[in-house]
Amino acid sequence: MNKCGRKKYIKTNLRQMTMETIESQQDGSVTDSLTERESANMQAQTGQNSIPNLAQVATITETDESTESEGVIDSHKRREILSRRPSYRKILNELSSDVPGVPKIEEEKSEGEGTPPNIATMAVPTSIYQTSTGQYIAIAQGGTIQISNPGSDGVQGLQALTMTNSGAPPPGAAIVQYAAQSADGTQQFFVPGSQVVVQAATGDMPTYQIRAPTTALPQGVVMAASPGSLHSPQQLAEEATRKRELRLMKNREAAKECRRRKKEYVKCLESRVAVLEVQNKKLIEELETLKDICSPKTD
DNA sequence: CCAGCTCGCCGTCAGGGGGA
DNA sequence: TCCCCCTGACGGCGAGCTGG
Repeated sequence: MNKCGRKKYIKTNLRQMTMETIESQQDGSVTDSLTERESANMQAQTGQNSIPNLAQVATITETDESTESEGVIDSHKRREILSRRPSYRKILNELSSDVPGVPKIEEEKSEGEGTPPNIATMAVPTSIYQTSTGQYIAIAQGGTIQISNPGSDGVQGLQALTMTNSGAPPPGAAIVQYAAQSADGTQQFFVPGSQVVVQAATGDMPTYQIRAPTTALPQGVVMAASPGSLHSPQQLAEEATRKRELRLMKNREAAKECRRRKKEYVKCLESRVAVLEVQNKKLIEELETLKDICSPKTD
């Protein structure tokens, strides 16, 4: 097994273990008896319990060679199992409703620190970028781009830039002209007021800058094109490219958010395991005590 | 010092679920 | 039915660790 395959194998086993944990919790009455005090313990024990952490679990799983031969299941079957699994948000929220004290995953995570206040007053954006000139660009759900100046207050500092493929623009929104690629290898959104939002075409992080346009209008710019007015193959190709870029960017953000939720979910599960282990130990001790009481010694 | 390994993170793709 | 979101899977990359 190569390096990556080995890594995926470990992950898959971890995932199966996690699912077993969930199932055992969901059908067990022990879960229902979790009290608020124990939930508080759960919080307190996070990160300092005696159970192996994920890395240790991974090591244990990895060294179990017999599991490797038995654990290779049909990919289709596995995929069916995986596809039936609800989202982390749902699972954790269900757990939270069962157990007071377990934090819920918020429906829409606010950007929190670093978010310019004048953008925070708007609809929750998907991504926020700061330009080299200190301006903020918020890319909201639905592809709407908002630009704000740090000095301006509130909504007044925002310009709503509606992507030309996102249907009818809201009232008052400015139509942005879009160029798929300029001469310097960047993507540009033309903003009213003789400004250009430039997206770099390369690099790990998408970068945006507000520039004065180098030329009046580069070739390939669609002048306030409505969705139905794209005709030439070049325009269609540009539209497809832009849609793809947008989709990739959204998916990138979604993946980040998904991983964040997954981490939170795993932490929650680890805490739960710790609490249940303690509870289990207590019950075993109680059982032993009761046995001693109920079975008098014969000699 | 270096190769090999492990781990964590990221971007992308594929496919299912759910709402409009 | 379409579109968007969510998430598992996969491959790549860099950092840290370890044995030779």
